[in-house]
Amino acid sequence: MFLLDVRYDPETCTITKWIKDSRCTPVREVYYPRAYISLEGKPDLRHLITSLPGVREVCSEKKSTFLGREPEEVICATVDPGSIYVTASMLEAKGCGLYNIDLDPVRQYLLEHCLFPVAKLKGDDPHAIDYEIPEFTSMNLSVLPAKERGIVTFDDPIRSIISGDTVIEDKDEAEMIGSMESEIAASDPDIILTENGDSFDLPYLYHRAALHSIDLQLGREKDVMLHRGARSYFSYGRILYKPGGYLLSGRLHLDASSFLFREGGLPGLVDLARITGIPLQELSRLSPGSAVTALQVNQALHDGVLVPWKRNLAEHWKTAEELLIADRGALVIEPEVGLHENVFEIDFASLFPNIMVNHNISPETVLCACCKDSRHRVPFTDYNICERRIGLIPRVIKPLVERRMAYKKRIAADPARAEEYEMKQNVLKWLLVTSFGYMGFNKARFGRIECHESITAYGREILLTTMELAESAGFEILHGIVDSLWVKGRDPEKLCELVTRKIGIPLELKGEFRWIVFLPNKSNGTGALNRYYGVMKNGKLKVRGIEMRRSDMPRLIINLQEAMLKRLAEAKTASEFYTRIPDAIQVLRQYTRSLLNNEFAPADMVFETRVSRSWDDYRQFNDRAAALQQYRQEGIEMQPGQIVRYIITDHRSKSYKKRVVISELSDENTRYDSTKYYEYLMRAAESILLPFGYTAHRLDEMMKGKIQWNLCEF
DNA sequence: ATCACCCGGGG
DNA sequence: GTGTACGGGTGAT
Repeated sequence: MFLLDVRYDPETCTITKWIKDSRCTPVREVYYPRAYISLEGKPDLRHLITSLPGVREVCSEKKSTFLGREPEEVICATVDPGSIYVTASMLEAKGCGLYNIDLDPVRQYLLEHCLFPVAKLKGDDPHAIDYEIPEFTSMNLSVLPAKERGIVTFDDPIRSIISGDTVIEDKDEAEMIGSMESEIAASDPDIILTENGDSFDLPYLYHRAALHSIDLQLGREKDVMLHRGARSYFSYGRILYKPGGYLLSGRLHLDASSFLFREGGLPGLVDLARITGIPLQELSRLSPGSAVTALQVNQALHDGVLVPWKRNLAEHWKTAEELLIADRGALVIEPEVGLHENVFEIDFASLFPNIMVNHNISPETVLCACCKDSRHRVPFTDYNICERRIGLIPRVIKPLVERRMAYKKRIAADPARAEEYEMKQNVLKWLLVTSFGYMGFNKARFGRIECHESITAYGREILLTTMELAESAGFEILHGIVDSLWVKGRDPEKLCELVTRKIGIPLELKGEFRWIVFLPNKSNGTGALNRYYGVMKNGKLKVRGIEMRRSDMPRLIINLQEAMLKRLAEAKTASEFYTRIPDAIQVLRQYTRSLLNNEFAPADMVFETRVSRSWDDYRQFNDRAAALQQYRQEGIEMQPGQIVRYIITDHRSKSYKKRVVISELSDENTRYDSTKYYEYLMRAAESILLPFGYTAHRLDEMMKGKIQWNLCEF
């Protein structure tokens, strides 16, 4: 017996717990979330609160209103979620402090009742590492529209529906939908698994059903609801598009294309749902950053710390200019361009999370008021760090690091379940990675820019120390960045041991390269920080930064670089490497010939890129703008963050119809712009061979037979 | 020359 | 409702 899902209906103020036993049944309960109000020395307001809309019960409690602050008397009110924002705004206008206003009622309920998603209802602990993942029954669902070519829209009727092992087709559309519904009702799965179900299959199905006046039900109860509307948002320095989520009642719709599902699968999601308290359907649609925030909020609530309404407006956010100065010391060792033999790569494991834990970095501990003379000072900045208490962030991160390590150990120790543990540790890795960036994010609940700075400062100091240790152990340092070093020398394991002992964070030997090529910056020839390729001792290629690593590049370019590198990778030594260069150039020659003979399939020529704005917001007319206008012509309004696919047909054309063809409209007769693709081929080859004297220009001349082999030297 | 615009990371 | 800042490349103006 376990808790499959929990939902809250703000209209009726009802919690619904879906409990899976031999059957899956809803258990309902009326629940009002709690809000907290600090009067800030205006006791006369107390009576007012009881009379405000939606307020039910009022009492006093002792809570901390800010991280690191002593508990004080505040007012706790249970409030109708329907009127909470109105009430909160009124009190805010009167100068009150408002807390726990926008917490998810489901999470509040679960925390108050010591429950969590996927819990066994008796004797289960959310922090347990060894627990049983229940046997979910699952069904795959996908819908195919009847359209051979061109852009699919919701106006195209359904061709077929695949639900589980059944293919429903060759029937009237309404009948197909009906068959699917009975199929789902009969097998009664706990999970409906789709690929892109949020962005296509489910909205499409509901739309088609509505046309036949069918009130579609995919859940175990009516009430299918939209999790959130589709939206574009800014993340990771770029605009991303997120379709609205389609959530079901009593049944979990999981979209396998969502980030957390891809990275962790069902085991990773279940693990995360248990520790964050976020139900699976919502959780699968969140970013790792949101999951980290959830853990921080849980910890705060557990500690009796209230969560301020609205975002964290810390006293002092640095201007862009100040930030630049603080970051100026970022430690990077410019790589030595060219070919190197027998190189070791050594990396710190989870450097930033370990720094946060080891150095107690948290918004309330960095520059705390209570330990101005603390012995703990942040390098390069002289910020003091609290000596009296361990901060919220380390208390959240430490168990995460330990949990991940425990899973990593089990991968080796328990091969039968290795895959499951791998997925769990992988999700946790993402939480740890984002926990750092979140510190510098000015909308983070518990972020603070000084924490961000402190972490990078410690990082710099650690890498510097490591370099000194390496150099005094006789190593030559070829390249270094953030948490990694590339070195030449003897006995790297011993070095790792030494550094691990001195620093207290594991330094690991990541790999040994037979040879590695650090690539130059194409514009100024200096070492580029993250462009290299090399072959490890086990024969595996490692490539970073060049075209083949980019998701927007056509298959053609990726194939070319893969083929060229495959030739080079046959070399076991540096001197063998040089003899393979002509082979690599021969590959380029073949590609060039095929290209000019129009032998490549349109599918190999497609650029795939995420647009940052809508068609009329582009200030420059480029390939993306042309593609967007073409989509629009076809009746599709692409939103910022959505992905467009196009083939370049006439790069110099000013006409959006001539310049590119969006891939949905391309066919075997599409004529690509061979001049432009030729240019891309030369440049991609240049990316690989530039350190050896082959520029795109020179390669071009070689292809055209203007230069003979013996003239090309380096 | 300068600005616009897109991508990466880890495994 | 939730990652920054930056390096790198290419293309438009």
